[in-house]
Amino acid sequence: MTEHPAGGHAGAADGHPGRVRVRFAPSPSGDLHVGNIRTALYDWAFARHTGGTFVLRIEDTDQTRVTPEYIDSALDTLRWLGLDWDEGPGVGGTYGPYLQSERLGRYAEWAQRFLETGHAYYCYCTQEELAERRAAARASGGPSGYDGHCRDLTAEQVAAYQAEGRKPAVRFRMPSGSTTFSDLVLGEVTVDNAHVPDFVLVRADGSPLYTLAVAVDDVLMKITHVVRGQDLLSSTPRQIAVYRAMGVAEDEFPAFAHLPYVLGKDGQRLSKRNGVVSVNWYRHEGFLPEAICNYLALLGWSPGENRESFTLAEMAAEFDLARVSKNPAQFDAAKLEAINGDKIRALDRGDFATRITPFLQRAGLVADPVSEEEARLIEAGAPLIQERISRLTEAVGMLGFLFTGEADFAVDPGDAAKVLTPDAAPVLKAAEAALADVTPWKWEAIKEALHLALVEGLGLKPRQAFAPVRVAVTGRRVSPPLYESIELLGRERTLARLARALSASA
RNA sequence: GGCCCCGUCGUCUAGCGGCCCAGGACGCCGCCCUCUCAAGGCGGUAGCGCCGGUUCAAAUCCGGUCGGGGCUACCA
Repeated sequence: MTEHPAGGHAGAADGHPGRVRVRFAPSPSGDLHVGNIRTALYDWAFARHTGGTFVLRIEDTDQTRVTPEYIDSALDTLRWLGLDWDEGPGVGGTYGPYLQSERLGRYAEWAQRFLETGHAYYCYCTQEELAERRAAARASGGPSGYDGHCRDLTAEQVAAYQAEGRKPAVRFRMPSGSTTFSDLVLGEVTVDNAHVPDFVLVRADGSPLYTLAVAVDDVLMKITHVVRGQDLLSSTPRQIAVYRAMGVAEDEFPAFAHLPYVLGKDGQRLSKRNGVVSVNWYRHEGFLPEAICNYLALLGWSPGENRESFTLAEMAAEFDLARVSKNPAQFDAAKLEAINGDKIRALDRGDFATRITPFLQRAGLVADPVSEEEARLIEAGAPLIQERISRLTEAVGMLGFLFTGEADFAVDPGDAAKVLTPDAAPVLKAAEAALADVTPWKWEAIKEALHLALVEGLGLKPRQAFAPVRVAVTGRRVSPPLYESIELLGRERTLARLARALSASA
């Protein structure tokens, strides 16, 4: 595997002569979900693979749903994942601004031109009237889109509506015929325009809609490839119609690639109800960005040859839209977690220690910034748990015993009830005696002493012998390896905990 | 209802006419290792939706059918 994220196949994918320009254009009305990120990842990988430009544009024309907080959060999430953009919020670029809310004038201008050229018309229908006619059309079995009511209003009709005080929306006049485009993932797609109703470009309040803004911006920003979710497939004929109305030459149209859906656990569309979909949630839960990217990459794309593990750079080097699946994929959190465990184990020791530190801090186990002693314990404890956890948050439970003072230390009640029974008293007593004068205080010597006292001395099976000691010292039945844990804890604290457990179990 | 897209193990996928009585991964089950839990090793479970057609030969091509999803908004 080569390490060249940028491949230099500029424009090769489908005959576009110029440099590739791909955009990711989210409309952040909440946390970015795994489906959004999968799209962003493919957009990014395609741009990097072709040596093109990755443009980030925020589609915030619906300001009731998209807030500045969500936008900031989206940018933060993308940065965290390592999906860097070449043009967009924060980095600028020659085709900005990159927030649609700052480009309103351009949309208004084009809407006005469409009105003048007859590509668009004013529609005075009210929402109630539309809903009523839609229901009627559907009941009679016909297409349920806009019926063209205001397409060819007479001057008198317009005057009458205006006299009523109606505020018109601007509607696009969809031409007859059909629209065919070659989708880089799906192949050739043809749609009869009769099934594409005249759509609204500008709301009655003057604000532009997606259908107008997306087409205008893709043209103005010189986008060559529109790689997006399949939910937008049916809007493609409309988008193409707007290009034509704008006077864009056919061979200047961007190429389209519609990615298959990412579905929830139940095979239904992603939502809060069928599994956790917020990428920020996974981040908070201790998932690595490299694991999220690797897993999401696999949802609809595969490098072939049974390879499943790769870095972002490797993905960029190999990514190819032709290998993108047409099938929808179900999001499987269990596999994500398995990959997360792999990525955690692949981290080098120092990196792993660095990554778990914020989680220990958040749990209040260590200070921020960490003290010298805490840093020493983290560094020494990290290797003990690195291959035992699949989420960084698990470090809290595994290493908590090291960072808890003797006054606050408490054994898990459930584990205590199961293990620290009266039967355990002799074991704890023997362990206490054996550890009292072990030298040196190293895990090898500790191991030897405990074996001598418990396995040979008391004739216990290792399993039975070490369970009470483990619970007494670490507070849980599941812990890092015992001898190493004891060494790290130190003689004084270990003996104190054994004594305390002894008095509790007696 | 109309239109569009899709259909290989439970899930993600490899496969693009013979290499496939279908390979990998996650999950699940068993065994080994073992101070717990993991990790690791070994083995197992399970699939080409269905019906026709083309072909010497089909998971791979074609048609139909059934099933799933999406769109049908003054959301994106």
